[in-house]
Amino acid sequence: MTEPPWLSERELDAWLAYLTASHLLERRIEEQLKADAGLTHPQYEILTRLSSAPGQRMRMTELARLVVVSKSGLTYQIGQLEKAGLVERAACPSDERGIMAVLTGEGMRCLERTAPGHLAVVRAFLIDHFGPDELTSMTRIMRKAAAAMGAAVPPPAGEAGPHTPGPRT
Amino acid sequence: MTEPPWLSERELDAWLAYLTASHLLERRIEEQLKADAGLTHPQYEILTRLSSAPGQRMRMTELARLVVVSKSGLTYQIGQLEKAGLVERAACPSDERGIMAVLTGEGMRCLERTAPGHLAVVRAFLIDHFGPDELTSMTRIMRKAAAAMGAAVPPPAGEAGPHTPGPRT
DNA sequence: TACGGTTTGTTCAAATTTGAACCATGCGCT
DNA sequence: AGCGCATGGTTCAAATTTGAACAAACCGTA
Repeated sequence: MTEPPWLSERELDAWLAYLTASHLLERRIEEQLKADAGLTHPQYEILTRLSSAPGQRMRMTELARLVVVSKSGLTYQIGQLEKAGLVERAACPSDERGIMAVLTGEGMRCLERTAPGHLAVVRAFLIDHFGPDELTSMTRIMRKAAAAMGAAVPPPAGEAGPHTPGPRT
Repeated sequence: MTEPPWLSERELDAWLAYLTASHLLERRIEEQLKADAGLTHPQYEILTRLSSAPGQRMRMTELARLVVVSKSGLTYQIGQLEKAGLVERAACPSDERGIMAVLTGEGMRCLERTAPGHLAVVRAFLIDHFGPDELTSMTRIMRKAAAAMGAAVPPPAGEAGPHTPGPRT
């Protein structure tokens, strides 16, 4: 850390631009999801994470880590999604304490119906502003940043490392 | 829009990396501010915006736009900050309806005391992962994105365009 | 097998956020 | 001046989020 603890003007500009854009994007996303599917963004994130998990199911704690939400927060949202019929709770075979959150058929259909509109927003307001190289840079940078903050983010593709027990296979 | 409405795998990777990193960063920031200053991130943002406004004061609505928070949300937070003695409300000279949120001396000192720790987090977990060119790209991209979403973001320096009626004069 | 330390998920209270409803004031036009 | 509509802030109820406290189940070791 030879850098000063504060930020240069260029860095501050970058940070402020990021901050504003991310807030605005979150708003747009929230608005679109609410209008088109009656979902909140956290709920949508839960559904997508489940949809790409083996068996469309995942342990509560692991899911909370992926979505970056508190345990109690996830308990609440899974309750909501259960009421909506998009998710079910199932016992965990290997661990008596564990609960699996399982995406229902209806949940999957809801996701298929909702994803295009959602991704269109993400594309229009964020992704389309990146050139190809910039997109690559950003992916790499954000992965590094996430890793530095202790994310459960599997590396790009092939790689050794401590590697998570991940749902490979 | 010749692009498909959905995202390619590369784009999706970028989006997921961004999403995870931004969530984690928000967490870290919230944690640091709470521990070191008893502030939430929105509160800190309000203080900084006020500190760099002429007269350390700003109209409620304008402030809400900058911080990207609802009007009622701002009313609430200004109330909290007022209780803490960091902000005061003052009448608006030019508009009888208007309220100016004003940063107090104590508020300014709180900010000076808190900023280094906060910016250190921003630097360590986000900014330091960018190279110089990448930082520039990101600033440009995020400004474009924010503008596309209707931000109150003044362009880099001199520039014409439709230009906001801004608080000039 | 019994014991201590972990991990899991839920419950609970408290804080925060949002949008709708609501007055009060400003502003353009007649 | 008088009207009609847009703006500025607050109030209110409802939804969401978090951390702390808890009970149950796991695990390694004696």
